[in-house]
Amino acid sequence: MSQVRVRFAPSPTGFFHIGSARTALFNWLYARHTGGVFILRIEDTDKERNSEQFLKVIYDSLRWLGLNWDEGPQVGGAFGPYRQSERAAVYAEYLEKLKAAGRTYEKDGATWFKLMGERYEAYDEHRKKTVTKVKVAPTVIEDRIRGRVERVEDEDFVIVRSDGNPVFHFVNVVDDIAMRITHVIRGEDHLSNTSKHVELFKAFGAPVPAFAHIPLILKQNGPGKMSKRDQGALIEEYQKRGFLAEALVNFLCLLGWNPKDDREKMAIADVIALFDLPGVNQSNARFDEKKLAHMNMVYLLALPTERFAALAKAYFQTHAAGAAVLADEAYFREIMLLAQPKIKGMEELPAYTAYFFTEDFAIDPKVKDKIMVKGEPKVRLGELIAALATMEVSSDTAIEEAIKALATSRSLGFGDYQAVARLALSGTNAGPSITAMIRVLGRERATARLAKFLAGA
RNA sequence: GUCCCCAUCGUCUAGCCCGGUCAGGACGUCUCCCUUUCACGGAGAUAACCGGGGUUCGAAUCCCCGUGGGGACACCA
Repeated sequence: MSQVRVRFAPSPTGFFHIGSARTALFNWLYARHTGGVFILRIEDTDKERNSEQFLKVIYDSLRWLGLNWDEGPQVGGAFGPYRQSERAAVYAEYLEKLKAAGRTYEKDGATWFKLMGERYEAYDEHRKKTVTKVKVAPTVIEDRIRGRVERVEDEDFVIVRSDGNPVFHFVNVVDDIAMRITHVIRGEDHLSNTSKHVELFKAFGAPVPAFAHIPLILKQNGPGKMSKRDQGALIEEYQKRGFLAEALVNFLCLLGWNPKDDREKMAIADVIALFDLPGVNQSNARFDEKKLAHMNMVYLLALPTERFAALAKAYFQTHAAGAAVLADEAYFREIMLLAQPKIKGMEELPAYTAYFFTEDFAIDPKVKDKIMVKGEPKVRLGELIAALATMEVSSDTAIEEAIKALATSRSLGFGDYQAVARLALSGTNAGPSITAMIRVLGRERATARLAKFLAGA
């Protein structure tokens, strides 16, 4: 069989959303699995609604996700141009073929595609008007995911608007023919358009590609499919929020497809090896941000520390707080290493590490109330300050030994110092070990924080 | 309204095609363990075959009908 050629054909009329990303991903996976060609085609025939800004978002998002295209804008290819707005000549040529075959007619200034069959009038309940229908045999769609689907396509439809611009159904099919597309993998919302498309392929005398309609992603709360306005719908959003692209891609792979065993975290190469169209689910899937967050954490934990530090740096740079935090690179790196095993996502980073970068951090009043009533926290603090003056602070173990020795000398445990020291050092009750905090903060700053807290308590 | 698609824990899903499993995994939630806080991790608990009819010795699995969910019905894509 000849080489597989698939295309992702977004239209730049809004931000790039998660359903589109998954459609792109499944096309890409299928191309990579079969050694085929993944084509990016921009469907920008609606001049009113398209924008260059959205086009850039599509390119950026695909690149971020790692979905490189073999043919398309910016990379070229033998079947270009790949933006429909630049393909007017191709459409004119194909329109002539259809006209020559007697499959078109003009009405109200527009060009219509003519179905073959006996015509009759019928009242349409939905559109509240009488329409002309055609007696036709059902169109058969052989879908690689759903099997055989039959649908009656019994009304002529517009292929070129009265303003001269060709419409989606027409250009979509023409380009699929011209670009030698072998498999059309797209959302299920297109399934009922497919009968129109099949009739067009047949009218052109062109081979009908294989279709594969993938299920839709439903919004996590409330009815309906996920739309661009829904929370968590935009790819760009995840990028901004510091999600790992690998994690998002892995999550998306599992929304509607699975390896048939218990694996969830999978290298993309393994997904490529296993991915196939019949393995795609037929039912819609509800988007679950908690599962995505978990996947992101799993990837974050597995990240080499240097890569994590680099990503953390990039995150701070794009989120205002930047300059002050990044002033001392080595210091910043130390803190990121402490934070990596503790956080679920990059978004938690600024709040989680804030007290390392300022002496002006807030003391959580609730935590304070809890800690200051147990034992003799002030006495413990005084002892710790004294011990800090002479203890070795170059390593976590040295600090731990010193505090343990102090505790033993008072017949106490490490824990008797831990909570109050943490509160004084960070203002909270959650975070890295206090030994690491003291080491990174250094003797002077640690001592100063303990003393300041003691004075205020 | 018409047409099309779909239906297993709250969610993502395995199992269905080729009927016989305590209906498996993961997220979430809860409990316990680990522990120097918080996380991570470990152990456990929770929870599902939409309903009704068939077919069959036997149905989550095959068939039909309901119901429910989703999608499409533009000179948008």
